[in-house]
Amino acid sequence: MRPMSGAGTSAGQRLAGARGRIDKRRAILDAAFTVFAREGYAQAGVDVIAAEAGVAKATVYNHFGDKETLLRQTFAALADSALTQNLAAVERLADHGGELRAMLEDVGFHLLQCYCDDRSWAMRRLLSAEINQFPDLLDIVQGQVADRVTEALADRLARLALAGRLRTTDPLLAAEQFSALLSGPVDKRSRLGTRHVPDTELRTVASAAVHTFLKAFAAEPAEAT
Amino acid sequence: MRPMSGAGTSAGQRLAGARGRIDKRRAILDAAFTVFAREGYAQAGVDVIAAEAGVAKATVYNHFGDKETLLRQTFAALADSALTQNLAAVERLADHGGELRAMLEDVGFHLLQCYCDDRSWAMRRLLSAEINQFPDLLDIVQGQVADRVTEALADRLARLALAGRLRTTDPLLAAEQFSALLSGPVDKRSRLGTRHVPDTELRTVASAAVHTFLKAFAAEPAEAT
Amino acid sequence: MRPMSGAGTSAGQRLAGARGRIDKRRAILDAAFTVFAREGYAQAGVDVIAAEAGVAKATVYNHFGDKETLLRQTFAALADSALTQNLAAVERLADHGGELRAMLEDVGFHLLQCYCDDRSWAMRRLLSAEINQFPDLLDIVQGQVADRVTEALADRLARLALAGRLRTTDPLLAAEQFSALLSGPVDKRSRLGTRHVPDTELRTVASAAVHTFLKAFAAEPAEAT
Amino acid sequence: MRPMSGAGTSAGQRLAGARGRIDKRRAILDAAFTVFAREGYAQAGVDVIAAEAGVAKATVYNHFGDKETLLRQTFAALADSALTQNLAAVERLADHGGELRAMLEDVGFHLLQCYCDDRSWAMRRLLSAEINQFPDLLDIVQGQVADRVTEALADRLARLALAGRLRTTDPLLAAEQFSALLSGPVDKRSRLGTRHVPDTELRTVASAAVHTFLKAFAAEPAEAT
DNA sequence: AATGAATGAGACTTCATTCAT
DNA sequence: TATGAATGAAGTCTCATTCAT
Repeated sequence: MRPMSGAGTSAGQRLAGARGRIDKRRAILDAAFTVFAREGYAQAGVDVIAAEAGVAKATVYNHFGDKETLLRQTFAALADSALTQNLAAVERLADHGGELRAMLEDVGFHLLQCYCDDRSWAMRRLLSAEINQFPDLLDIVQGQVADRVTEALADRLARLALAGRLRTTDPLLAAEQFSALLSGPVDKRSRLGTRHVPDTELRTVASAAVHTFLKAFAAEPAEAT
Repeated sequence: MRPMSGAGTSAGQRLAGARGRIDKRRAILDAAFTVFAREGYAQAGVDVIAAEAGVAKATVYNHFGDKETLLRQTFAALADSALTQNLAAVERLADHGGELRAMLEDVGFHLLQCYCDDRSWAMRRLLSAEINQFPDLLDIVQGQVADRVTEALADRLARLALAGRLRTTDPLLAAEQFSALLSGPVDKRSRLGTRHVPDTELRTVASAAVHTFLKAFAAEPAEAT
Repeated sequence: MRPMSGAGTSAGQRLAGARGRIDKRRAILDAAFTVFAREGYAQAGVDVIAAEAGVAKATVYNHFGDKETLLRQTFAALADSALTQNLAAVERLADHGGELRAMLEDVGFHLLQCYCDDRSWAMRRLLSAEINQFPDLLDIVQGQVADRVTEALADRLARLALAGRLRTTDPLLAAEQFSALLSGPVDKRSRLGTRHVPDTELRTVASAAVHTFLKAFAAEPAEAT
Repeated sequence: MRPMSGAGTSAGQRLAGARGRIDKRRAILDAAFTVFAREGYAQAGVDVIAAEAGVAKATVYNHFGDKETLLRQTFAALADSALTQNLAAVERLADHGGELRAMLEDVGFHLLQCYCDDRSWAMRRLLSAEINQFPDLLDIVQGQVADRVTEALADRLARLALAGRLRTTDPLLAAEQFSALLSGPVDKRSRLGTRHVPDTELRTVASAAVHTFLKAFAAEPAEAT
């Protein structure tokens, strides 16, 4: 999980001025997540984070003030990126006339990929771990990400229902149950994110989820078979 | 802090001589869970646990050797009690001729009660938090409890299928999806166990889960309405 | 300023029980004063104090909780011993018929010895240094020591006045001025306690002070010559 | 924070080009004294001083090199201003035929005002605090200020003695005792400069000091009454 | 068996100082 | 010249663990 992969860096190295600061900030955030995820908040040493980021310990404090703030900013950054990925997955669900089942399986698969991403698991574990000491983290994660994704999913399901391809009067419930049918079974298989679940297995789970989902919500029996 | 059931201790309880020792051990385990749950493993001080248990810090070490062992023993005791409660809930699912939907809703509701129990949430959060440092805890919780409960549920569903009341060829998948439809929606509602979910809400969730479940798995269309 | 000199220690070493704790407490207090006096409160490291006391750093915290408390307790202990010494000096001023001038010079000399004691200077410097951060220290030093000594001196002067050997209606003022005439001149000579003032010099100062004092307060011109 | 007098700067003030630089230097010195006086040398952060002066931390280092130098320069500037004020007070003691007692009380009062000035107390406290680490500060304060003031006072007393208005063969001793009778009693009353002593109280102290002083040193009994 | 006292290692955080712009 | 950013060293305090009683 080394920071600053890709193209942006080399350019930044040359524009030394303000870029250096930004780059260091990113490096620290990335390192912080790596270490928090690996060792837990309380156990994670700021020394270690600084070393992983390649800066001095005091630099971490110059940027973030204290360890708590660092944790919160780490979550904020994570939530940002997670939201983007999940919404992209949901947006695959558009009624462009294709086969409903295949489309749902595709969306389900991509949502599961988001869900099973290492960073995704790590974030959820960290959230679980620290929710007592930092209840506001839940608002970042659930309010800023999970709820919005569910809402977006409900929107798409509602449009499918309007188009007569699904039958439900409560698209939010449908979205929740769709999510549950996807994530529930992988929870056990992935051992809380400890074991990598291969894509083929994700497709199987998505397929089973869609199978059950369509039995319950398909507009026409033909599609539920 | 309810005492934990289990056969091994009752014998000890009767030996008056060892009584004090056993009591202290129990007190320490209870206190450990309370403090671990409240503050997290790394943050929890052995002083605090000892104080909560009403013993001296050194006594904790006399009994458990070190903090890691104390954590593991705490989990073992918890898992014991959780398994008992969950199995009791599953066993309500017996084909004594009653209405299928009502029976499933009853089981679902009681499973959700187990799932939403404060100690249950605390245990799962603690497990999430420490799975990197103590991977073996997962075996205790998932292997000794979750899997067994799912298996027991699958057993009961299989018997209902054999009796012609459900239609499925993969009772384990059905059990998993039933569980997912139950727990998924409450996950969001309970804010990772931070918010108490009232029984009426649990019944609503159970009912919605059973509704979808029966649409997918009911043997006769009549039962799925 | 090594702690625990003298006879009390060897006995304490053998009565291991509660004496060990007490001895360590004293050792820490002594070391704390040494280091505070040498380096100032803010600059003094608790490590250094612990090392000087021959205990582990954590032991200092076990006994005193934090550095502030350690400072206050140090002052309290110092004030105690300073009070005792000063009162002993004042008590030399008793009307047992001896020559008045000689007696006053004797008291003045012994008061100056207290005043010029290394620890005495160090305490006053430390007090000056920290009065902004710890205003309550002044109450310990001034209220518990200085004021009481002045009062005791005023008492003795009052008795001399009653006996017709001094002439004053305000013994407290007389006491204050007597003290001022003693300490004022040595202040400059001792360079804030940095330079040792030899006893002969103290006697000279005391003599000059008494000379002026008697000119102002002697009952009979004969005694003021 | 009153500006400090002194000849060296006025030249710089007129060179418009260097004006900003000089102003900043002055601002830093003023800020340094404020902060040193409030928090003590060790505790005072260079950040805080810089902020109080309205400059960047590095600017402080550009001007003064390091914190020690800053402290010394601060003392030098202070001593300058203190010397001026004290000498002005002493110069009020001139034999222009007025009543001796009134004149001494006037001088005593003005000396006490210097002595009780906030900055004066702060400087003495700071000196006490740091004399171990910076023994040379004493030379600045005692050598450059206190001794000179005492000498000047001794000079004036000597002239009064020559004029037959006082009786003493050791004017330096008389000056010291005069100072002692003034400052001694206010020391206690001002709580090391922590409490403001009102002018009326200063006049009372001056009056009592002069009363005693004249009893001891008045040339004619008439003036000592 | 239970405890009070002691400790060494390590945690977070601050701060005087320097460097490049 | 003035500054924002970075840092190494150090400081206060905590904690899991051990030892003697």
